[in-house]
Amino acid sequence: MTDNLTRHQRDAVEHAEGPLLILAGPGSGKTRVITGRIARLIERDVSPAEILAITFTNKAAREMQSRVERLIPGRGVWVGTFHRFCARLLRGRAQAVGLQSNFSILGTTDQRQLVRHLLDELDIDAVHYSPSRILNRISQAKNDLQSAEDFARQFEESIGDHHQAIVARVYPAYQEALLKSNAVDFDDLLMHVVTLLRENPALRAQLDKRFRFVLVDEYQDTNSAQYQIVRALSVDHPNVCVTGDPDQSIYGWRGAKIDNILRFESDYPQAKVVRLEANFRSTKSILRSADSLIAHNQYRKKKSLTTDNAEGAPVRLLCFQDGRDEADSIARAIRQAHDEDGRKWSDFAIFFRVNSLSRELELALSRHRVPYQLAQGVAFYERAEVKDLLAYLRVVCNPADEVSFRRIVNKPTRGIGQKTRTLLGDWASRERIGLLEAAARADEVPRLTARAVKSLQAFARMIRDFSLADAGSVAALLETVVERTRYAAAWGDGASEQDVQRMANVEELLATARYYDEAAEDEVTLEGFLESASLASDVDGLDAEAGEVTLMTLHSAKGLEFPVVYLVAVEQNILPHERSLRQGELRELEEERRLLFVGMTRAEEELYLTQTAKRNIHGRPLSTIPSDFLSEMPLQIVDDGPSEFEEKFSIKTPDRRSRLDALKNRMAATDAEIPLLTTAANLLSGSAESVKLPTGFAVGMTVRHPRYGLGTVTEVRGFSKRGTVEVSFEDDDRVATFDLSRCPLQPVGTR
DNA sequence: TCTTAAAGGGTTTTT
DNA sequence: CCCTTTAAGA
Repeated sequence: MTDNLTRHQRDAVEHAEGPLLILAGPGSGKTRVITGRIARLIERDVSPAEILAITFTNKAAREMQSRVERLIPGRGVWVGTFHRFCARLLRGRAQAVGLQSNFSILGTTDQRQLVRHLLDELDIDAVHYSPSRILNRISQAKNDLQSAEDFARQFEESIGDHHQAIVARVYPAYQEALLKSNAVDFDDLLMHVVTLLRENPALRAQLDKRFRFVLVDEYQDTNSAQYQIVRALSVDHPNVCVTGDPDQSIYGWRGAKIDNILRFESDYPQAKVVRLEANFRSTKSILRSADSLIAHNQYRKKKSLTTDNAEGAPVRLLCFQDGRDEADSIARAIRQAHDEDGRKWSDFAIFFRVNSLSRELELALSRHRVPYQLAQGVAFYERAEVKDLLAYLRVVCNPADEVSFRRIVNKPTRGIGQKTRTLLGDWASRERIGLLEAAARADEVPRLTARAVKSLQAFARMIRDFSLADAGSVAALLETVVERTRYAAAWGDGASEQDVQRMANVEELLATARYYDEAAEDEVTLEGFLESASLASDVDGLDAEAGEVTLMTLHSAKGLEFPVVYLVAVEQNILPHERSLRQGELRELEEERRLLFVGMTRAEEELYLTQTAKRNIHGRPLSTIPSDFLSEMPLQIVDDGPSEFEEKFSIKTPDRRSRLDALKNRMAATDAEIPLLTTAANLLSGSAESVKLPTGFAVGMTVRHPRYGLGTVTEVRGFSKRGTVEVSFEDDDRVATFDLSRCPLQPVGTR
């Protein structure tokens, strides 16, 4: 099996004991090396149970598992993500961190819901302090292993800003609520395990021994918590093998520390280092462009990528008029390559920086009848109907789960409104019991209406019945839930397109449950099913054999490869993303560059970057600026667009301003053609629409707002439909800002 | 209490 | 553009 391996690859495969660092450039056969190494270890009589292999996604785990299986059949090696590993470990040791083994795993929606609820209780304005932003900060803290107490203490000791003050209050409350609900979020999975290992030396030693061989893929994307876990499992038996490529670190925003891989050699001084720099994937052209791009990063260890592959076609930059033109042309080109050159659909992938860019592409592919799959497994589990049904299962599995309880107690509606819920919640916390038990004893709750009491008790009874029905088959339980709750009843039978879609989602969830029942055989557990649902990732659902074009974000593309790759919207503010440009932080900009590098190096034979002259951002057309990255690599520019575009692209920075100004003037001229005030004819036609066009505001103008009354325009920013107007109203000193494109403001009296 | 409509606000990337 | 929150009406 060590045949057709290079010398370096063989070195890595044959390395037996002791720490090993594999610095693997893109397409260097890394996965082969890891699987080969696992197989080799087993050949050398290492028990499969002693090997722990950690991958970045479930999909990668499945693939590695099947490759190992092929090399050495019939030996189960545990392969999975950090999160899955931690969940599994925690199930057995939950009490040690104050949980029970049937804990729930909260997704982002659940987290937001919980924080919203907490803000309510803490009497903090959720509009000004958005739950997502608070959660972002909490997640950041957790990634750096900073507990709620640590955070609050640190805030006390230093000068924090407003937002931090809020987080310092919410974080502890959030953590307490999770504990009470017997629930964890994604970050907790890791953090609890770190705590566990830190506080139980005996357990740590036991696990270190149990997992004598640890392999971690994509090590450049591990965060502090993951780093601690790996370290803790490699003290007495430092047979830790990590693989990665600093140039492919793209999760800094999620707390990943590129330093983890850079300091491996000082962490394990006896470490053996293997460099895999030969590329077996891409053509010389593709590699040259990618290499030239990444060389612009300053924070970087130099590395040379080489390949014996053919020269291949140059990397092309395709220029289009707008997003629609771009999508249409790509779809047409793919169809043509399929029909005329005998390409398979699955040879193609289209990558984008942000998910919102996928819509246009999907439409175009459908128009050209090109089959495609979109990497969005997560989106399925985020659908309201799917979340609702899963929430039922979660309450059955973990009756303490109050987030799920709140979600479903009135879904479908059963007359349990806000008032009832507040009364119930207050009473429950006074009595120190859970919401579900409180519901069962609703008759004891003061001031509830008879109707509410009846509904709550019926609900509690129903959940109890479900618990009894939880016997061996998740699918059967789920069916019971759908029936008993009459969940789908409200949709009728296919009244609207949306209803059909929802029904299909419920069906799909049922199918997933049946599949789980079968796959898990005698190990069917409700928490097992729920865990899979919670930890599913967006690329998990992709099937390389599906015979479809693959659409995904650049982040999801990591670790994959395709013969032909289209990388769309290589434009300033998209790639690099505007957020990375705002602070002017070099680190963030370099991560964007790595992101493009990752995307480019997925391509085997043909690589196309695209950009457009205009692009719709939030539904409004904006003219674009070519990405700075484009000037950092050799490219063949293909521009079939109209001359206006050519002109634009060839224009360099000094002219950009005047161009923008010219555009501004044009748009302003268009505005002038629309009457400032409504004409009598428009009024007669009676449509609100004609009155609605709010254009041409000027500072000092008096306007009327349907709710706030009369006011004066104090400032106008931007122009045309994408500007804003600031109005100060006469009553109660209110100052408000409106979008020019749709606001209920009407000019009064003046012109 | 529920349904509907309109206002307002916010948007990277994901386990 | 899409999502959520809020207000009004049933």
